[in-house]
Amino acid sequence: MISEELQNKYRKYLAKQGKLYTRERESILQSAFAREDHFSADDLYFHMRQEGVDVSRATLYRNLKQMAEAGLLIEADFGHGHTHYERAIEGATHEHLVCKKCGGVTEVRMPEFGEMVRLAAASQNFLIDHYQIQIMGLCSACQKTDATC
Amino acid sequence: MISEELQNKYRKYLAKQGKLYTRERESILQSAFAREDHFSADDLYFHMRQEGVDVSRATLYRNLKQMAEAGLLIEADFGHGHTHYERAIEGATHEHLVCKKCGGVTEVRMPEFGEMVRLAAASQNFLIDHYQIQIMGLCSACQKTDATC
DNA sequence: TTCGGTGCAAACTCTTTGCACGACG
DNA sequence: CGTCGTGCAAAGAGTTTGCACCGAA
Repeated sequence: MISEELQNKYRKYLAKQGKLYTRERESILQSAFAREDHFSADDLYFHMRQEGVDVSRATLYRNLKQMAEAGLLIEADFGHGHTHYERAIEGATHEHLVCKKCGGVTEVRMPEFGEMVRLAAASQNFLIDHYQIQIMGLCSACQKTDATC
Repeated sequence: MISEELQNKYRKYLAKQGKLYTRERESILQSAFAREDHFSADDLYFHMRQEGVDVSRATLYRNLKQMAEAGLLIEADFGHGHTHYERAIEGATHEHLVCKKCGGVTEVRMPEFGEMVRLAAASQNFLIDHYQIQIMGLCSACQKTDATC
C-alpha cells in the first residue's frame, strides 16, 4: 500500500535512534498515508478502529509525533483546538485557506512561495525544515451566507 | 498609553454587539498593546498581576479571544502547546521563524508575501481576514550547537 | 434598573506519562 | 535475553463554562 521508499525512510530514522519498526508503527504509517487530507490524532484513531486496526491512543500520539520528527508528517494547527497532521511530500508544500466560519480548510499550491521563504530564512541564517502558510478568512460558500452568525 | 483610535475600534466593535467597555477590557487592551512580542494568556496574566492589575484568568481568556475576533489581536500557534497572541497592526503582517530546538520565534518582514497571498486567495474566491507564515527549522544560534539533542 | 461582565471553581479537551506486561532483534 | 514499545489509566496543561454577585449605561 505505502511505498517501500517511505517505509525505508522511517526504518532508517528509527534504526538511527536505536528504535524498532513495530507492527503498530507500520499500521500507523499505513493509515496516515492512506489519507489525503488533514487529520487529528483522534480522527485517525477512529478511522483505524473502523478498519479493524487496534492501536491505543497513547501509541498513536507517541508515534504521530515521532513521525513528524522523522519528517514523514507535518504538524499544523488551524486554531481548532487540536493538532492536525498531513503527509509530508517533497516539493508539495501548499498553502491553507482556513475559513473562520465553517472551519473548512482548502489547499492551494503556489510554488512561488518556496523561493520567498528561502529568502526570508536566509536573511536570518535560519535553516529551514519546513514552512506553513495559513490564510484566514471566509471561503466562497460562507461569504454568501448571512454573516450574522 | 494606547491610542484613542485603538480604543475606539474596540468600543465600536463592542457597541455593535451590545457589549460593554469595562474597566477590565480597557486594562487588558492596555497591557496587550504594551507588549511588542508574542504572549500567551498566562504570560499576560502574570505580567498584569506584576503591574498590580488584577483580572481573573477566565476574563483574560474570554477577552483575548474576543479581541482577536474584533481584529485587534492575532492568534498564532507555534506548536508550543498554547495559543499566542500578538498585536494586529495594519500592513505590518510579518513572517515567523520558529526554532525547533530552542523554541525561539524571530520575526521577518517581507511585504512581498502580501501580494502572493492575495493571489492565492483570489484563485479560490477566498476573502482574506489575515494570514500567517511560519517557517520551522533551526535558528542560527542552534545550528552551531551540537545537534544531538 | 437592566443586562452583560466578572471571578471562582469545577469541568473539559487534547495530550502526555508511569508502570507492568509484551514483543522485536 | 535485553531493551524498547505498548496499553491502560491517571495525570497535566491550557482553556472553557455554570453560577452568583457586581457594575456600566
